[in-house]
Amino acid sequence: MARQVTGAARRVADAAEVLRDEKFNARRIELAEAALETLGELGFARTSLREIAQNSAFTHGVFHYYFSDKLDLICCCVRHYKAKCVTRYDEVVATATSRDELTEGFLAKLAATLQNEARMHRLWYDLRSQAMFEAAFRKDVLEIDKSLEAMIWRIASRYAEFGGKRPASSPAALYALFDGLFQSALLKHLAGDKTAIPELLDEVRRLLPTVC
Amino acid sequence: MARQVTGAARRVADAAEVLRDEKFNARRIELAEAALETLGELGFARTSLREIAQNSAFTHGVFHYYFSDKLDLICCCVRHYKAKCVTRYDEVVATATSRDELTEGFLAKLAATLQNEARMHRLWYDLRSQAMFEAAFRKDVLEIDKSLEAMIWRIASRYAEFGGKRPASSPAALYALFDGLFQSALLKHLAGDKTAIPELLDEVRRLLPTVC
DNA sequence: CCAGAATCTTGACACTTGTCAAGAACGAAT
DNA sequence: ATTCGTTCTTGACAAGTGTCAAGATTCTGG
Repeated sequence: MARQVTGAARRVADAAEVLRDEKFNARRIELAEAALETLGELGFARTSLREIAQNSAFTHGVFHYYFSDKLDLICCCVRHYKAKCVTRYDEVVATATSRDELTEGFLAKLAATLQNEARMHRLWYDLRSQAMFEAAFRKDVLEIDKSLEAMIWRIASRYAEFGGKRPASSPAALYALFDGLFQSALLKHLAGDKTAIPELLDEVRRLLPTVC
Repeated sequence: MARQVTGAARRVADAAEVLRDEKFNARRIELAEAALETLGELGFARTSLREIAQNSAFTHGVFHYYFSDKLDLICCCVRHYKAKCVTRYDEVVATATSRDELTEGFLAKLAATLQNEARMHRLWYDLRSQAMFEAAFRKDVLEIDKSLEAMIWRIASRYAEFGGKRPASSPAALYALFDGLFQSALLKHLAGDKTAIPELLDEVRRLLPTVC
């Protein structure tokens, strides 16, 4: 009987702890999201915790309550960013019923991303570069890279499928190609080059039939 | 006569100034080279002028004598880096007498670069990302990117030439592809992945005949 | 309603940063 | 050898950094 009570008490306590953990985690994500704003604006090198706090509704102390240190915060940011990013094109893949539809959907999304989410994406490239110096970032960054590669592969596979074919290159090569093109277009776009986006679209439109 | 003397004096003065300028510039490059050491080790975000000075034979004051500020120094580093980088594969292109020779020369250089100059290359990716935030870097970075694209294009053109063909894609797409692959391999290599280099070589070996 | 835990604020700390200025060391022309 | 301009060293400054801890506030279970 004592054991049962203990068991029940344990269950209640566990449930409470789970709840607390969830709340704690939700807060962490709120904070990470706020941090992403400033990180996207200033980049990793120029972003301090105080700056993050000032551009948000939180005080700088809260960040230390929820994160063990700055790296911990930024790792959380990276992980959270991943979840948003990795499914960006999946709807297009799911709803397209033809090659053309898939192409146009993909291109439209590509243009919109470049136009509206330039800051988040430059942060991604920044952090991926940071991972080359800071080992703490590597695991998450490599994981995200894999997910993005898989995302591109899903698009390419579907595209090839519509033509009754198979993609002509490996997932790694396809991802390298599109990521490289996107990165270059992003830099030009940020530098004020109005032709960056249309040129990227042209290039991708030309490329798709040749690689898939 | 007075005019002649003035003219001669002017010429002498000019010559002296040119000499001083050259010496000044040579010193700047020495300092930039020293700075590149630390930058390659720590990355842009974690590198301070004092750290640079401590890892070199110079005191931190000298850097402020030769550079107006930190950005000026790093811009000079980037420009200097460019000169070294952009001709890396030209000897291979010049001396190869067949497809195979070009392929093997290119792959060997690729592997050696990844192995021995990982630090300089991660710095390049770092600074290219910084250019997405810091306008002061953009001009130089875009220029270097163009030069690298041209370098890849020379390789691909020569390769295609050996086969009596023309490259199948645009310079931009080819550069994006190889740069993307290299970047990914570099990250994996730095993360301790022993298969990164051989996998890159395999991929490139497979890719070359299909794109050129 | 109240005690204790969780959450948050505030201010301080030790340290690092970029920048600058005063003067020392040096080199070359007179 | 002296002088003057160049080059370099040193030390200081203000501003900004991550981190922490003490206390205020809010929430919650009893």
